[in-house]
Amino acid sequence: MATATQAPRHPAGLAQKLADSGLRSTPQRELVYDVLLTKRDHPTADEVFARVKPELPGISLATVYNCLETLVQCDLVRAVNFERGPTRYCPNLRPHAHFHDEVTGQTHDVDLPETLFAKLKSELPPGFDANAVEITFRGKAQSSAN
Amino acid sequence: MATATQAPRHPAGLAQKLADSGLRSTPQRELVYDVLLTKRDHPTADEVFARVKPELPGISLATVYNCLETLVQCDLVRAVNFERGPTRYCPNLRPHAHFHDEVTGQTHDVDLPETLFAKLKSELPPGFDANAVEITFRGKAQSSAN
DNA sequence: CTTGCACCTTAGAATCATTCCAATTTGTTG
DNA sequence: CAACAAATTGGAATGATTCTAAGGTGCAAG
Ligand SMILES: [Mn+2]
Ligand SMILES: [Mn+2]
Ligand SMILES: [Zn+2]
Ligand SMILES: [Zn+2]
Repeated sequence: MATATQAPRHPAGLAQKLADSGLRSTPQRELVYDVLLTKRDHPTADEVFARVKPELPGISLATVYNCLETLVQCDLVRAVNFERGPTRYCPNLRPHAHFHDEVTGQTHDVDLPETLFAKLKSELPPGFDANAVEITFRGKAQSSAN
Repeated sequence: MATATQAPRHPAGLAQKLADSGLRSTPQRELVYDVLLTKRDHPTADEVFARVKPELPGISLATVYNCLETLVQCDLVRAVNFERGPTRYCPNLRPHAHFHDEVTGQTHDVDLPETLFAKLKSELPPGFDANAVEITFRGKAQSSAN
């Protein structure tokens, strides 16, 4: 056995998806994506920057914004915006809702049955054709996990 | 018959709700609220400012922000935030969802059965207690109304 | 009535997140 | 290697919102 540098958490999907869009896989893009997969707490660009900096001290905030934008473009990550304030990033691609804990400020993923999303779309009045639905809950969560 | 100045669209609810919070009813607050009720297209603070200026030339943008904040505090208006960008304001207090037309950029209110909101909350895993749910659709709407 | 205040409004400065720019750096191709 | 395109970088520029300090306003005592 040889090359076992650090084990990337992204099974090559990244390089592939990037290539599909005619983009290159770079250390910055890999690290940013890796950071999102490692701690899925919906960090802001600044937070991603802070987590990435130690690994790649030369990286700039502008690049973090660029990488995040690229990942969103490639459908590897979703940008999340409830309540004015910095955009947050989510690598969970399953259809899911977000629960915003008003006490801790934390954002949790909540899986919902796909049928519910379908049901919601079916409730739209005629003439409205939705290709996406976003659901955000606000409230308090029992301090069980995360 | 006498006083028929311009017919306020807000049946006194405003002055009352403000008073309930120990706040005063002012020309600025009344106008801002009136503007929101008159054209319910989810305007931004800047847009509200533009609509209010002709009626009250001396009003400042800061005051518009202040008034909007006050109305939100009093539960007379809701602040809406999908997609990073200026906050929008909605005077529709019924539980409803928002449909964001990706072509025109317009935001439409979509009434949904209250039972659906309940159903959504009931789908939350144990430990999560939501006091609000926000639903946003994205897609294309037939250019029928608005 | 006057004064005392608490509440409000206002203009402009300050913040904060994000975008833009121009100058390198890197990677790939011929 | 040379040429060129793609990517990164630091700093300037933007845009929305918030903050500050300095007046107004209107009612409650005296
Ligand atoms: Mn951010
Ligand atoms: Mn605004
Ligand atoms: Zn998520
Ligand atoms: Zn609305």
